[in-house]
Amino acid sequence: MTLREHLQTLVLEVLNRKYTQVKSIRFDVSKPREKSFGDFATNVAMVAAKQLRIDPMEIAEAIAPELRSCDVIEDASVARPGFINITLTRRAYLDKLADILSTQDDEAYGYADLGQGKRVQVEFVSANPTGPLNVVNARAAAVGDALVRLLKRVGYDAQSEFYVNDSGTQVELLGESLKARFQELLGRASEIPDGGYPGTYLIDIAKKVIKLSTEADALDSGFAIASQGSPVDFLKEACSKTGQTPASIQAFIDFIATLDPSRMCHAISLYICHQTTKRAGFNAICSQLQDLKMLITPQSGERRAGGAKAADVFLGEVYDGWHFDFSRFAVEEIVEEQQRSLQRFGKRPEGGLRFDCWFRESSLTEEVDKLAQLLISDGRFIAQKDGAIWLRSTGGEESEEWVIRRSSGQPTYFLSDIAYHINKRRRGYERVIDIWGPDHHGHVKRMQRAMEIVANLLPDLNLRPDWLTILIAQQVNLLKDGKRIQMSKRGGEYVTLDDLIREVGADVARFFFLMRRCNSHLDFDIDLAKKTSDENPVYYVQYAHARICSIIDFAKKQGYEEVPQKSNLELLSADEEIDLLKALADFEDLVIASANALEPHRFTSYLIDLASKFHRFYHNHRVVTEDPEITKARLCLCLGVRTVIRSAFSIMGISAPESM
RNA sequence: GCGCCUGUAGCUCAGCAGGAUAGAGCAACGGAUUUCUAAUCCGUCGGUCGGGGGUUCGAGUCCCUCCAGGCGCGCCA
Repeated sequence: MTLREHLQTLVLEVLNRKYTQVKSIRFDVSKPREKSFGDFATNVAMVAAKQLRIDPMEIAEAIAPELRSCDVIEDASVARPGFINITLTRRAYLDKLADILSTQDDEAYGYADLGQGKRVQVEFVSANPTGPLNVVNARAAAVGDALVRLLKRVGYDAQSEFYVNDSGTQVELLGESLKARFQELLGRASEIPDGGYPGTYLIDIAKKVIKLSTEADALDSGFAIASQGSPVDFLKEACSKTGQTPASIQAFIDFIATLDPSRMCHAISLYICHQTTKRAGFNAICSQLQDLKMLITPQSGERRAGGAKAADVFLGEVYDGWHFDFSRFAVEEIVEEQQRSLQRFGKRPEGGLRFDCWFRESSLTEEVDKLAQLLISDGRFIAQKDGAIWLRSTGGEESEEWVIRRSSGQPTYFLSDIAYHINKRRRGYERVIDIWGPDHHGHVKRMQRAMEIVANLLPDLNLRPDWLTILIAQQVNLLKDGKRIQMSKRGGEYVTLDDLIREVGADVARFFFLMRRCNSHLDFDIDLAKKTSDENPVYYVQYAHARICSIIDFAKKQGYEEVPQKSNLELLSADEEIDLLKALADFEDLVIASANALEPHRFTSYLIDLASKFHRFYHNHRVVTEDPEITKARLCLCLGVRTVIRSAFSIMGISAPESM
């Protein structure tokens, strides 16, 4: 139990004892701004005064003496207009330190069972698979990852998810753009389509396609020689070497068998080529055979042109209907690149920021159709107009409508987003938190409305009104030399997550993103972030940690144990020591409060404050002294600070270096 | 025009389901270390919490209104 919770129960007990008529009551036990008022203050008397119709001062005067007799409380005094100020005994804080020291795993300290194992999902970043991650994505990544870690810390079964918008117009345009880059590399005339993606990163991906086609040509001829008989037999034989033939491969073999023999080699070699660039070994190839259907779209009746190059096949110029799926290839490449970037953005020893699930929009098509049919047959929440289908909100005088199916019959993004959230619920999440970018903030309301409608439409989902929480990760302005860096997605020029990590490092970037509430606009001063000086709060905190490690090292060399046994903590009595003890005791409350508010940014100011208190302590007192008892006690204090810093950093996904 | 976010010290921001005399960091100026990490510490300067009204014992915090800045408003995603 945290100190605050403990006091809360004590106060409530006393109140109920003194005033039995008090029913349920919500009061605060908080830290007063003014230090001289004491450690905690409660407004219980003023809140109860309303219910009881008694002067709050009178209530406070009645409660205070009772509180004074509790063993953790040193003093409880009354102040106008009815506050009770509480000072705790030093013992209470020393016990808390002992508590901290007894935790086995520093990175797990501060655990609270708020969530009771409830399944919660945090979906964040969810950048379109059309280019590298940018700085807003980076911000969402920092906040979302911290949120997941925080929720786990308070007992939720929290999962992270990245939604990949891998269908629709933009993905087609992406494919067109890649195709244009490919043609460009072949030395042919080409043009990036309107609304396409002119970023240079597609050139690199196009080079991979070139490589694929070159390898396919090589394989193709070799393959044709190796399989004097039927390529299908060859494939079967190859598969049999792996032991068994899974259904997906059987399906593929069946599919290949339907092709004109002249196309088989081509198809298989293109496929193998594609797979080997992605994964090593034949087993992996076999397990992924099904993908070929998406890579190469067959149509019957054509004959292979003599001496056709794979590049021509890719472009659909040889067999009508056969072509390389530029869209899908681009999406997969970009998604992998995004995964690599995120990995670099993670905490070093843990091997990066990994999402528990990468969910593809394209996997939802059936559910989207079903949802549309259900809405239509139900009829209560839709309107048909101009040949399109609109979702209509039930709320109030102002009815709102949003298109969910275009007159072309195509579902809109909104509809699949609704289906997506239904899918999340069906996967058993009891709560879902979405972190969206600034460009989506206009859609928060309609999504919430849609959820109300879904709750009505599908009562079996048992959707509670607060099931979905949407947070907005606001815009990020990058500053360099005091000036704003202009970013243009249209021109394909913008600062990426990778740039950011390269410039300032993952720890610094994360800390800066977590310094502010996620819904406030953020000025990111790159020059400041790069400075390895006292202007940079990240190093300030990390330095405190490194200092402690260094002290402990030194103490060990003097013959002290890492965790001193039988130390007399009572010796900690200097102002700086007491300040530190109190700050340490706040941590558990901070974890709970920031988890409840979904505000991981609170840790940054706490850490800066804790580090500051530690540095002051360090400056005024030696830890390792001639007196072994004082030394042991102070070592314990240092260890407590180290544990809390490590714990906080682990929630933030920032590393705690042992030396700097 | 409609909607969302933001407005707190010269700058960047905290201010934790309204609580007491509004806090940090940076910048500016002045000091401290024969010591376990000077990436440190101490001090000074700095505020009509965008303006106005309301709710109440009490408002930076809640409500209304106005002003300023940013963003979003397609049968795009």
